[in-house]
Amino acid sequence: MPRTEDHASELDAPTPRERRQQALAHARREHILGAAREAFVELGLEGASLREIAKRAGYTAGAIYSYFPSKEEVYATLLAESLERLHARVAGAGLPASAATEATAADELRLRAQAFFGFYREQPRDLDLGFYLFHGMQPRGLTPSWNERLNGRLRDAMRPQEAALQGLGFGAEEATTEVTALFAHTVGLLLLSHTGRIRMFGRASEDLFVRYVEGIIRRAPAHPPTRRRR
Amino acid sequence: MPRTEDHASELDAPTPRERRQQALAHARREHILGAAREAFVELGLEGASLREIAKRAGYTAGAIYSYFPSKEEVYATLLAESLERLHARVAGAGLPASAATEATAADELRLRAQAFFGFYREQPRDLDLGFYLFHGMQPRGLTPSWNERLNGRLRDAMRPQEAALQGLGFGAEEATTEVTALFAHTVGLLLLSHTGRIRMFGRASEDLFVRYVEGIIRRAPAHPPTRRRR
Amino acid sequence: MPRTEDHASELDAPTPRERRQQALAHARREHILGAAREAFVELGLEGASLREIAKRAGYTAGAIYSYFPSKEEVYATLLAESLERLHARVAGAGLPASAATEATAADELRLRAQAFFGFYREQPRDLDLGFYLFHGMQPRGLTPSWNERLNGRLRDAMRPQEAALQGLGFGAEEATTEVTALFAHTVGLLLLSHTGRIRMFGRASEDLFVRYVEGIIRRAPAHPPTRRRR
Amino acid sequence: MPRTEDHASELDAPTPRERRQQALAHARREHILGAAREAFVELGLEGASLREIAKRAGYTAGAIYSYFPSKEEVYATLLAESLERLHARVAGAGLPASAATEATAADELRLRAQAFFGFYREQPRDLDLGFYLFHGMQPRGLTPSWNERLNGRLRDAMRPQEAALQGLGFGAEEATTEVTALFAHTVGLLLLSHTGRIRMFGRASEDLFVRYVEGIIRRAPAHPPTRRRR
DNA sequence: CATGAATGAGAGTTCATTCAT
DNA sequence: GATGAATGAACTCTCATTCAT
Repeated sequence: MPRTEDHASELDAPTPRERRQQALAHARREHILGAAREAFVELGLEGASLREIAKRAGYTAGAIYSYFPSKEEVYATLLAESLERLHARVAGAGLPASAATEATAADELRLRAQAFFGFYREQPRDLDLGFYLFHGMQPRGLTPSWNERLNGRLRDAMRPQEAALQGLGFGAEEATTEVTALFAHTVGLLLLSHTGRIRMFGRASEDLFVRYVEGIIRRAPAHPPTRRRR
Repeated sequence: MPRTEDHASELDAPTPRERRQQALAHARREHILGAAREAFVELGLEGASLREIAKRAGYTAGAIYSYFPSKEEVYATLLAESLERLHARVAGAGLPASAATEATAADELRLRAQAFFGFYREQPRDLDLGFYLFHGMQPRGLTPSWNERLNGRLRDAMRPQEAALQGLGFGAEEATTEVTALFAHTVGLLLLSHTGRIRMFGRASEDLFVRYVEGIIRRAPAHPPTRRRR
Repeated sequence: MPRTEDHASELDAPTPRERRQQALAHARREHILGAAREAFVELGLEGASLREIAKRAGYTAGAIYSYFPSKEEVYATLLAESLERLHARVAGAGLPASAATEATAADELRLRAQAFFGFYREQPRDLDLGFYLFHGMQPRGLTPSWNERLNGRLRDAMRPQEAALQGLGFGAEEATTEVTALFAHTVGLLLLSHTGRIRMFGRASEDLFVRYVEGIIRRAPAHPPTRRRR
Repeated sequence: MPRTEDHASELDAPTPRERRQQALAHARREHILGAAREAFVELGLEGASLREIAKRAGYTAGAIYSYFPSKEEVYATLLAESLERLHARVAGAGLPASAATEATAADELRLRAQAFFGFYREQPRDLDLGFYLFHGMQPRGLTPSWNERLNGRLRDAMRPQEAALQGLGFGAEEATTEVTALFAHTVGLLLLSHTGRIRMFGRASEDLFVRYVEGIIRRAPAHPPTRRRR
């Protein structure tokens, strides 16, 4: 009965007051996510306890549960957000829609693949989160629905590359095979680079990445006029 | 400081009694490592507590500390051992030393690379250990000297492939670049496969691996005359 | 201290406005109690958290504190109400006031005692509340004045039976003794029944209860001529 | 391999050393149980946390888990022990096995029933524990096997009374009915007495108990020569 | 009057590690 | 060398309660 007829029901458009509160709540949630990201990156999978996250966010442990139902949800949300950003970056990396020749198909692939690679090269924190998805998440909680959703987001981030491969003349099946290999190569290089193990070999991951992509283009059925981009 | 014959110093040659004791101690250490491996394989990285390891070894938890200074050291030792086995497998995978033609250089690469890839495909727990080295170990204990030693073992396991690449006509620098890329590709595929994410793409890691290796051979300066081995 | 007409003190007669507000406040209190009863019935003593109660009442947890100073008070109020209902049921269970013979005295006892027993048999959650009073409440809050009040309500619910016993010819002292024993027997049977332990013996609590009441009637100084009711 | 042939295997009789250690471990377990009993009685069902128990026993919380696998097990053990003592007391309360007349059957019942009643009158802590069985245990953990075992122990403690009732001429079925009623009456009186509610009526539980038992004897098919025990 | 944010204490449980014996 | 006891810190999560708005 707290609601009288003077006030709008919950189905109505939100009042300014409600909107302000929602915005604040959202900001606090984001703040917590930021702290969680920090904690996670600095302390790793197991070191980032709820208490640690809370402390960094300036909260007590219990307060987190007003924003997330469990620790797993914090991580899942973090990861989903990261993949969203990845996807946005790859999606926004294409050529202008004007002309589409064979040469541009090659550039398409270059741009998209670089966007993916660059995203993680530049933001190693997101790579850590990504590996959490790849590696650590299976045994623990994380409902199958979350898993599916996250997988989907990741797959989406590879679709532009797949399209570019078809633009280069690869058949549908071949393009999928090629994009899978590209994904594996990218992940492998990122891992080597991020953990510093690549130093064992004295090579730079960026160079190897470019080399791999150019190799694909060279192998493409419709090989573009030889002038590789400088 | 009086020195009686009963208490030999560490600098002396070991007495038979000491040697026997050392041998026994070593055997017990191995026994514990076996139990740890077992526990680790069955329960994974997080499930394999010191208590669990001790129980499987027929000891109490405290006893482990007579052989290893910490749990981390148990893992590190396990990992070193794993890399040793990897190295042995790759080293033993070559062709008989009799004839060395161009064709055999290609087979050399195939066999060595497959040995590496197969080792981890067949023993996923060793891959977990490997990722523990690559990824999770940084913040925790594990002294730099351990790190260096483990890195060295891993590098060694790639040398036979590097030699095979030179056998295929790659120059020294090129061979190193190529082996680094091969390593990244292998790791990426193993990761994709081990975590089941490769299912997103509907491809098999083995096929992609073969495809990648054949691609190297095709690109080799001294491309072998004979068609690809069946 | 100046007293303006705008701020009536609590000692004044309530204005119509105040009366309306009090009535509303009382209604809201009742609403909360209803939600608490519901929560308690569905989830039991420990499952019914303040949050749960508040949610069912359409409030947030904090709002409850406008109506009750603590969770204990909610329970105590619930219990007082339960005893009120118990009392009402027993009080309303008598024969019509027209004729009063010996036979009717027996039926009086039967009806009243059954009313008491039936109340708790049918509403096991009220029994839980009762045990909360009897057993668990001592250490916690619940002031002595509450205790006294609740005791009084319970005692009242036994008075009609006591009167019936006197109607059966028991002296005042004897009637009190008998009603105490009846109370104990009833409580014992309810406990056995409610917890399912009576299954150990393979008997039904209702049968035993009837048996006990009939035993009293048979022992009554003025034993009724008519045979036991079927 | 820690065992050499010189030493006895685990299947052999325990060495003095082992026996001493077992005895000490048992003593510590008992010590913890004592602390638990105390905590439980003073703080009630919910107040007696593991930490509280540990503190009273002079331990840290974790140490308890060397002796009991869970908190529920502590309580279950406590309860089992209590019922064991109850059973022992009732079992040992009979007449000497020499002569068995009708009169002795009545005394048998008196002694056994009193033993049961007295056990709980004198040790209210055990009554609390008993109510825990009766009341609080259902919803929570406590495996069915524990439940069964505890129920069995309780049932056993009533069997001597049941036998005495048969000795008084009650048929098997009647004796079970009668013993169930006796159990309920006893429990009801103990509850009234323990919680002090019996004061409401101004009666003493002992008197009421004797009264009830004598009532049974008077109703017995083979009623003994009227001389009730003083 | 009611909300929503936050606290802080506490729950049971696990575990690597230490140490006297 | 090994045991068994114990520590102590950490874990996630729950809840009654407070209070500014």
